[in-house]
Order: sequence, then C-alpha cells, then structure tokens
Amino acid sequence: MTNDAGTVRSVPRTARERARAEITAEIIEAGRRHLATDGAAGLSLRAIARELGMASSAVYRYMASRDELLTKLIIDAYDSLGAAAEAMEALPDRRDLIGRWSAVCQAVRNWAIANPNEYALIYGSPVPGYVAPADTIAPASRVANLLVQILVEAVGRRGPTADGSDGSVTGSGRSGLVADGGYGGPVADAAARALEPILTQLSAAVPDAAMQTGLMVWAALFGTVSLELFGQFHNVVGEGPGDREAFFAECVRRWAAQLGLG
Amino acid sequence: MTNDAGTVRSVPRTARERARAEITAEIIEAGRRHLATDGAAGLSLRAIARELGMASSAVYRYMASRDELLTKLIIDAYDSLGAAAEAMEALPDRRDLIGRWSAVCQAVRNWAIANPNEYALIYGSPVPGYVAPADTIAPASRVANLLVQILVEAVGRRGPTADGSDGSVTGSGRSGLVADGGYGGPVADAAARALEPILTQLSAAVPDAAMQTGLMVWAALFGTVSLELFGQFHNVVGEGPGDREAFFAECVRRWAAQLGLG
DNA sequence: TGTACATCAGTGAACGCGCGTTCACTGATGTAC
DNA sequence: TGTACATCAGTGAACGCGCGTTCACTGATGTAC
Repeated sequence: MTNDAGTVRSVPRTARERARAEITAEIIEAGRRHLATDGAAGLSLRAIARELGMASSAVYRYMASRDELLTKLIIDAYDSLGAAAEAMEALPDRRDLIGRWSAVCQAVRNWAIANPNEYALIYGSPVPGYVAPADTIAPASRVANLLVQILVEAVGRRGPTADGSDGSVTGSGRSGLVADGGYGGPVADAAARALEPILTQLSAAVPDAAMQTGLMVWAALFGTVSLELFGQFHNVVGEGPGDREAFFAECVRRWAAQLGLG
Repeated sequence: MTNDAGTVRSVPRTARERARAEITAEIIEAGRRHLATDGAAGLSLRAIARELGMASSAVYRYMASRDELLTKLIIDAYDSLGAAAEAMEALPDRRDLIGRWSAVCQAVRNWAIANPNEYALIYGSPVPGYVAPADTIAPASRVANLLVQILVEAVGRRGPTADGSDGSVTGSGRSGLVADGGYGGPVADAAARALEPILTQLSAAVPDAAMQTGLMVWAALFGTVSLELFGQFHNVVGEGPGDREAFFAECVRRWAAQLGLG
C-alpha cells in the first residue's frame, strides 16, 4: 500500500491506528447489540467492556463518555436507515414516482422491524437528560430528503398551479386561503407561515398545499410504523401472515394518491 | 356518614383504609413527578420513598414492585388522556362532527404537550423488559372509542354505499377491490382482511374503505403529535408563536375532510 | 365499656447487584536520530 | 540498522453513587368478646 508523505488520508495507516478503528467499531457494534436487549436506558459502558473482554476503564481510551457512544449509535441508526431507504429508492425507474415512494415507505418499515430498538432510539421517546448534538442533523434528514425530492418532482410534473402563481410564496401579505394546486385544498395563512422553515430549505418551488400534504404524509408514515412497532395495533389490525403488510401497503397506496403521484 | 352493614362500599371506611388510599395516591403522584424528570427508565421506588419521607421498604406495603407502579402510571396516563379527550369532545353540538373531531385532536395534542413524559410512556418506545398487563387495554382505548364513534356516525349519515352493499363485509369471497363509499378509493382484498379485528369489535357496520381511512387518520394524529413532541419538527415546522398550532389545525381540517365529516 | 388478640404500617439494616468515571501504573508500539 | 525516548493501550483498584427487594422487628390501629 502506497503512502505519499503529506497526503491527508482517512484510511488508517499504522497497525495501532488500524486496531484503534477496529476496536472502536467493535464497541459501537456491542452497543448496538445492547440496545436491542435493554434499550437506550440500559446501555452501559461496563457491560460492553465485559462483553469485549477488556477492563471497563479501557473503553475510555476509545469513547469519552456514555453519551458519546449514544450519539454515535444515534448517528449510525440514522445512517443505516437512510442507506436502506436510499438503496431501495434507487431501484425503480426515475419516472416511476409511485414506485420510488413505495420503495422508501417499505424500506422504512422493514428497517424498523429489523432494528426495533434503533428505530425507538431515533423515533421513539427522547432519552431523558440527553441532548442530541448537531452532528445528528445531517444523517437524520436522509429519508426526508428522498421524500422531498419525490414531492418536488411530482409538483414539477403538474406545472404551475391553477391560479397562475408559482405557489412557492408563503401566506404573508395575502388574506384568506392560498391556492392549492390540487393538494387537498388551500392552506390557511397561519399554517402557510408555519411551513417557512422547511420551504426555505428547498431549492425548488413547492406550493404551500403540497408541502402541507407532504409533511402530513411524512408524519403519517412514521406514525404508522411507530404505532405498529410500539404495539398499538394489538386487536386493531390483524396479526396473521401478511395482515400487517397488506394494511401498510394500502396505506402507502393512499399516501401516494394524497401526494398526487403517478 | 352512614354505613349500612353488608353494603359493598368502594369508599374507604376506617381511618386506616383512608390513610392507605391517600398514601397510595401520594406514591403514584410522586411517581408521576419522577416520570416528568427522569422518564420511565429512571423511575425508582427508593427515590419516591425518599421524597415521601419514608423508608424505602415502607413503599412495599402499598406497591408490590416497581412494575406494579409502572402499570398504575400507565393506566393513569391513559385515563387522564381519555378523560381530557372525552370532556372536550362532549362540548360541541352532537351533530357537529367536525367540531367533535377537532375537539378530540386538540385535546390529545394539548394533553401530550402538558404531560410529555406520560405521553411518551404510553405512545413512545416501550419500556424494555416490561410487558403491559391486560388492565391497560380498556383505558387505552378511550380515545380510540371517541374516534370510532365519530366515524360510525359519519358513515351512518352517508347511508348505504353506492354499490348497494352495506359495506361491512370484509373482503373474503370477493375478488379484486371492494367498493369504498367515497373514502379514498377501494381497499385491496388482503388489506380488508387485515381490518377484521377492529371491525368485529364495532356494533355498527363500517365499510372497509372508511375503516382504512379511520385507522390511517388515527395513526396520522398520534404520529403528528409524537413527531412534534419528540423533536422531529426542528427546522421543519416553525417554532414561532402559533406556528405549531396553525400547522396542527390545518392537519385536523384535512383529516376531517379525509374522514368525510361535515 | 374494657380487655386480649390480630392485623397492619413503618423502620432500619442488610444482600447483592449495577453503574460512570478517575488514576497511577505497566508494557507494548511507534518515531527521531 | 540500532538505540533512546515518546506515545499510547490496557489494567486493576478505587470512589461514590444508585437500585430492587427481603426480613425481623416495633408500635400503632382495629376487632371480637
């Protein structure tokens, strides 16, 4: 392996550095396993050290504190979910918006079922006393970015809204209701104003009504997955083979309709 | 105070029984406060005993174990939320389905914001290692009962569905899609089958499509409240005065439309 | 109404366990000359 | 290539804290005669 002096390399060089990266990864992996057994509250550096056969104090060579490990696990979880969703979303033809939307939904649900405690870590109750640092923001928005992209393309396909405006201006300065472009009716002024943070982050223009619908469907997606995963579907939605999948597929179909895809 | 011998009374009689009921209530109340500070994972009988100025062992005269307290807190939370929703839902004119629906939604959100940790306890991540006993089922469905009642009345107002069936039969024995009665399109056979558990609990007939819509809106309601409460709206929905309320009100309006109310 | 006994609330010590984090120290690995 | 020194990984003991739960015991409250 060549190693030009002065070149900044992210790949570990020396045996020490390689070992360090490996053991750090092992600690995180062990933390992930603990998460699955005991949840975030039961995450313990001592238990991880025991599992890895090292003194509890040795872990501190790799991790400054329990909270740092928690942060790493949160980022990992967001990245894992994001990667799964991106991989599935990439499969359908780019013009097949329904296919792409369904791929994202199914990826989210499948990942959540496969990794229930990591899902709970990022979309469940916040860990008391823990505040997520800024590093978690970017990985946290990977799924949302996919959804936004699909929404933007769907909006673009429809062309300008019926009233001739480009639809991207929020409600300030206008009275009453804002034209909707077919996304479930116009949006009240105050509600349109509440959408500003997300709208200003977008490069493309999205009408208020479409954004409102997008957020609602986004909340519905994660709400549905959470309710199922957290046990609220008992005695409500069937638990026989394929029942949960069929219900979810029907949800996905209807959300796509609400988003005006296809 | 009269006390007829032989009469079964749920009200405590003797001073001892009165004291017992009071102290039990104090323990639960202290538990509720701890929930608000440390979350479910940090709930500790010792800490509660300390707060109440008694020996840690004394708590065991009133509570068999930590899990029993947790169960009581869960039931209390469901009951508290249920009572709040019922009280608000009772206010509008019975014929005003939109008003009743909005009242339930606002009550849920307001209660969740006022009692975030109790909300997290019942709608957030499950506590690892804890399994909710059967006593929690009835109080857990109080809000759902209100929603179902509104849905049933809305369906009743529309009369029989367009294809002449009463709409209550689930998909078995029919092929393809089932008539919807205007609720967001027909429901796939498999999805209709998945709805059986909830449909068989209802006294009135509800078409599959309406039930599907009802469940989806229910999940959307709690999903939206959860996402807001658990911090997922950061940089998405505005945090200025009234922003969150306006966004939620717009959601409520659109859900009512999806449910075919008004 | 008064006494004898049973019931119950509350105590304090103990068992056995877990945790996060620090610190002085040993010994191996890497680096500069 | 070999030596001297610096860096780093890992150890084991310790600090100080918390927890759930049990148990033998004291003393107050309630009950039956």
